[in-house]
Amino acid sequence: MRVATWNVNSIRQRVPRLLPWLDERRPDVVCLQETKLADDALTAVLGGELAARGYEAALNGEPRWNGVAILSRVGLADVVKGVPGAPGFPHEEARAVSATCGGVRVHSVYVPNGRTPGSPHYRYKLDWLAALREQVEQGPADVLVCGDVNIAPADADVFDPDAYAGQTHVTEPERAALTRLLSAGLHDVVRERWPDSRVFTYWDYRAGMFHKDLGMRIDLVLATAPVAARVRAAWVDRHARKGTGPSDHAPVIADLDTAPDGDLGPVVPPPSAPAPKRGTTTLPQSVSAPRSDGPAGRR
DNA sequence: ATGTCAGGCGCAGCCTGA
Repeated sequence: MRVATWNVNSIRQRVPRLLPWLDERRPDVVCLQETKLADDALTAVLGGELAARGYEAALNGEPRWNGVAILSRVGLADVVKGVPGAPGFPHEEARAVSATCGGVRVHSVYVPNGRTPGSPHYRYKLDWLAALREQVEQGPADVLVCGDVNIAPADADVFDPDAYAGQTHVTEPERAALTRLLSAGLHDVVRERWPDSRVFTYWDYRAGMFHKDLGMRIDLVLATAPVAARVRAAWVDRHARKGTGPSDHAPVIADLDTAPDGDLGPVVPPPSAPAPKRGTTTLPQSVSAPRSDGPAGRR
């Protein structure tokens, strides 16, 4: 199962980039942020194109700002808009949607920016993250939290820590709030796979920041342990940030092995359980041989 | 060095947000 997250910075503007990207990368589940469209408008713009590609969509949008979505072609059950108990500013904003896709509870989140440390919006950001943590703690064992967290987890996730000194995204309280979210049992699957690499997901449009690779890593794929154990690849699709009319964020992609209980396909015997040889009567101890047909494996 | 985008309003160019 291929899962991706992408802050598209207006889905209306990004249609010419999003559709070819879906066709090229063929993700099974896509978490989108900053769609900036009400749900009916998004359906009008993109509904047919998504359906033609086999995607169902869970939407939580609003007309001007914010807006999140989950696209899935491995099922989309129990859709919940927002994070229960999360604060608004002052009214609830369209910053989260969750659904069960292919046996995993998937959250697409757009964490508040925070604007300026100490501002009401900054307090809002911290409180919103606390509500998200509580939600994850109550959730099932198999969870993915994907999205734009608007926090660089560590100095290594910023091209130059000094460039952002005193600004949001790098302050200690924000990082502590993210650490508390992770302490709900979430793994940062890209950083765990690339512990020493320069990995960014966002580059400011201005001043050739992308060309100079002066960015930040603020878009994360976070997985609970059973899901993290299935990760076979996790990477940033920098190609999608290049060329004409890109978002200022690149997608993050994670490939998962089939779940051990076979939610998405046939059960494959583990290597430690060799197939019984024809003509023998050897059976696993826990399996009882049928009595009426004689020894198993013989015809 | 405040450099680029996007939405809204409303039809030019300013305001807000990131």
